[in-house]
Amino acid sequence: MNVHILAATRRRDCVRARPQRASKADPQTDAAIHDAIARAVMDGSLRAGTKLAEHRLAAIFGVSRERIRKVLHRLGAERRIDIIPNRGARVPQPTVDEVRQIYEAHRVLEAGVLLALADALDDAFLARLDAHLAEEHAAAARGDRSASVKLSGGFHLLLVDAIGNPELSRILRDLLSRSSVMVSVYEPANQSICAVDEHGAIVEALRARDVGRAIDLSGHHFLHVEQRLRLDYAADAATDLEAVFRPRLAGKPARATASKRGDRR
Amino acid sequence: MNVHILAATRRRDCVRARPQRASKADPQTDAAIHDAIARAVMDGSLRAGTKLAEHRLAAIFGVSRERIRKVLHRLGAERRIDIIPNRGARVPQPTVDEVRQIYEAHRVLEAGVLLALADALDDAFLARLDAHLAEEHAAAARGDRSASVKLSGGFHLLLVDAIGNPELSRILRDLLSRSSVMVSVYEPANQSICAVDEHGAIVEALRARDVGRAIDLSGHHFLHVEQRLRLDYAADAATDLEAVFRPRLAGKPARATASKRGDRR
DNA sequence: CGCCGCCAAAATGTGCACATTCATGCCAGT
DNA sequence: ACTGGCATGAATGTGCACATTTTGGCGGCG
Repeated sequence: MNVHILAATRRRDCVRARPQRASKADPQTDAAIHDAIARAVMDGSLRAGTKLAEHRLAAIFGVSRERIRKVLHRLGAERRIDIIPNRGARVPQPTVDEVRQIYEAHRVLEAGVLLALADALDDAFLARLDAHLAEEHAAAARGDRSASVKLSGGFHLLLVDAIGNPELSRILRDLLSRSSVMVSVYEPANQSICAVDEHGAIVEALRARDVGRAIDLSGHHFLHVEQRLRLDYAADAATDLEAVFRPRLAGKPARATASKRGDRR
Repeated sequence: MNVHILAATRRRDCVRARPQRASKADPQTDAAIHDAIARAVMDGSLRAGTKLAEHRLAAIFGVSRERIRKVLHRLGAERRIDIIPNRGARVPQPTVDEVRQIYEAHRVLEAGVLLALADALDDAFLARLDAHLAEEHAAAARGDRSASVKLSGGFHLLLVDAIGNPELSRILRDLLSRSSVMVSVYEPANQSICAVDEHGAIVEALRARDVGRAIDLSGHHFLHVEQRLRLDYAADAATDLEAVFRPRLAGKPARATASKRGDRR
């Protein structure tokens, strides 16, 4: 376990930390640190399960430990990292089931959004959707996975933003940002997270003012993602076996093999 | 302004603080303090705009200031109180528009919930809804407003919990708890926040497996609430005028009269 | 007479040092 | 040789003291 933690930590140091920038006397505002860590967690630069030690981060960012502490606790309150009392913070290691719940939640709520969207539909908005689809296509065409993931999320944000309710936008934005974490864990690298065509079909349904179909399509869209997650999980179970038994060798024996990730919170 | 704050603060002291309990050597766990403040904010014991001074709360709860500080920042992250850097924490003073947004969000999202609920509908669940309606009726009959508000929120929680997605439940629970704050500010005391009959109509639609009607009813239900809020606002505008000009007398001139509450965040 | 700028008090923010808790490795006992 | 308890060390949690910012009041100046 020692080895595992050290390896992961060292990886973090070189992937995200940019210590030289941090050690410049730049005061590094709270928000900047918050965003840096949140982004690193979300885009997968930090491996799931990585420990986020306070003094180490403090050294990396060149600020006091209390500062990091505050940020870490805030991230914990936002459910972006896991904090265990007296045991510190870790990059969350979502269960397949948790991931599924996030996607299901998104699916359920987006149905409501689409229903409400019926009133806000106008040509200008449809044109914006078309433009977005074009961008998605372009990114997919040149194989830019990072852009694809981002744009793919942006599509759903575009939908909810059209309602013009900041509160609503914030809720779905949170949901989306949390599901982004999981993409990096469970999604195979060669698949785009949302099929562009499925987005296109939703737009067509909206253009035809057929909200019912749009909802159906959106639902199936999310179900596809969920389903693919489960398949992927089964596919690389062999690889995962190693992760299953690693904790048992070093730490206290895990409570049960089957619940290896289920008893975190 | 001084007078206003002092009055509000004094009121807080006697309404919620229970200083004698706090000064008992009871260590008062973080969660307990968090809940105490959150509840006080939510149920209206604390007047909107009341300042939550750290050292004062520390004295009241009999803990160190840092403890309060942590809790306050957490409450701020949860959007349950407003925190302005270097200016401390205050009980939020929601704009009518913000309240409307919360209700609109709830309305939009609950439509999705009802759609998803179609799959989870069984007789046991309908029976539970009936039982809940009976409770609501009972509370309304004996004029127990506090119980009514609580049960009324519980109805919507019952709906979302039926889907069995904890993540979804958490999101709507948050939304509901935030709208509870506003009830105390804008709702007249003699009206129940959710008409029991409207809840009953939704249940009937569900029983008939007519999800479309249930969504319609739910939508109108929330629209009623929103509408009533606006009427109430217009009704006591005279009282509010005083609040409009008070900040200008004491503090820096407000940026604009119309945005008196809109520029808080 | 009114306005601008300064001063002091109070409240928040921050860093430091100490207390507490948890994990790991060692040693003794069976 | 293995299990159990114990000690040590590292990491987190907490309180205290100081720095910074804001606010309300006051005096001088235009």
